[in-house]
Amino acid sequence: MTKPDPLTRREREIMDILHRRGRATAHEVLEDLADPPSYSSVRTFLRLLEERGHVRHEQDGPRYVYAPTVARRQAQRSALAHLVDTFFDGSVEEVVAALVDSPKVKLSPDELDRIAALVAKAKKEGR
Amino acid sequence: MTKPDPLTRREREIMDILHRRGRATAHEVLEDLADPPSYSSVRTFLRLLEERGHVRHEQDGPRYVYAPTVARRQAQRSALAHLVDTFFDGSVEEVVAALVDSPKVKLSPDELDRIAALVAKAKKEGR
DNA sequence: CATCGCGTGCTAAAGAATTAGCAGCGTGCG
DNA sequence: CGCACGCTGCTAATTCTTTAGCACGCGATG
Repeated sequence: MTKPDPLTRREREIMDILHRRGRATAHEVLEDLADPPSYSSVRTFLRLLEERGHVRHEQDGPRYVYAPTVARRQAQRSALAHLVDTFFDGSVEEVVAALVDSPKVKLSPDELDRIAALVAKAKKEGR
Repeated sequence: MTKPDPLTRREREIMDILHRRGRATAHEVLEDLADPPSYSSVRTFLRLLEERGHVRHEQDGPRYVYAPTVARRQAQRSALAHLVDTFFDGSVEEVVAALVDSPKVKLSPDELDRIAALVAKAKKEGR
């Protein structure tokens, strides 16, 4: 296990953007920031995040493209674990309940079918 | 809509604790903090969080008991919305998939049944 | 080939977060 | 009573974030 190395406010914002987009240039990150600082500042953050291992870059022609170092699956899992623990008292069932009757998200019958299939599969596999 | 009023690192930690516990005294918050500062600091945070409307307190005998101002349901929903958007590209289906085959969480057949029932109900209700 | 545009790293100033200390107030108890 | 204890609010110092500026390099273009 690595140490927590907690993220600051801006760092979290930037990491969220990178998770959302998968990969992004400094310019793209800047675009997505709600309350944007200078381009220069964004670059500084990306550099520092990289130094601390949260992010890596690839060179794409003349510029850097940044991406989270943590694999998407893993990031999803730990975010989910934290959410379940913090807001749902550890109950996966309640999370599904909240997802399924959230007024924000509309689920198509198709999607509900696919979700039902996932659950059925999980049961079959004895998890 | 109110403005975001973003939380700092410590503030978020403390809010998470309050969400987890529902309600807590300054001492209890202190206990749960990973890298605890002084008791005095925790009280300061709680006071400031209250001033900004994130938290309210009740007097319980000689001491204050703090709780999030936002209703649990609402907190759950906005946390979920953020998670779905940030890590799952808006796909509820993928969230359920991740929940259901997470290696961390073991789901009993009973729980899976109840989850299946929730999904079925949602479909029936045409959401 | 000079100059301009656009990228990078680094650094230091400004500002915000974080911390702990101090003073006051009420309650219980010897 | 008067002292000790445990709580509160407030304040000021320190530390960490956050910001933008500056210097340099490379490649395209007139």
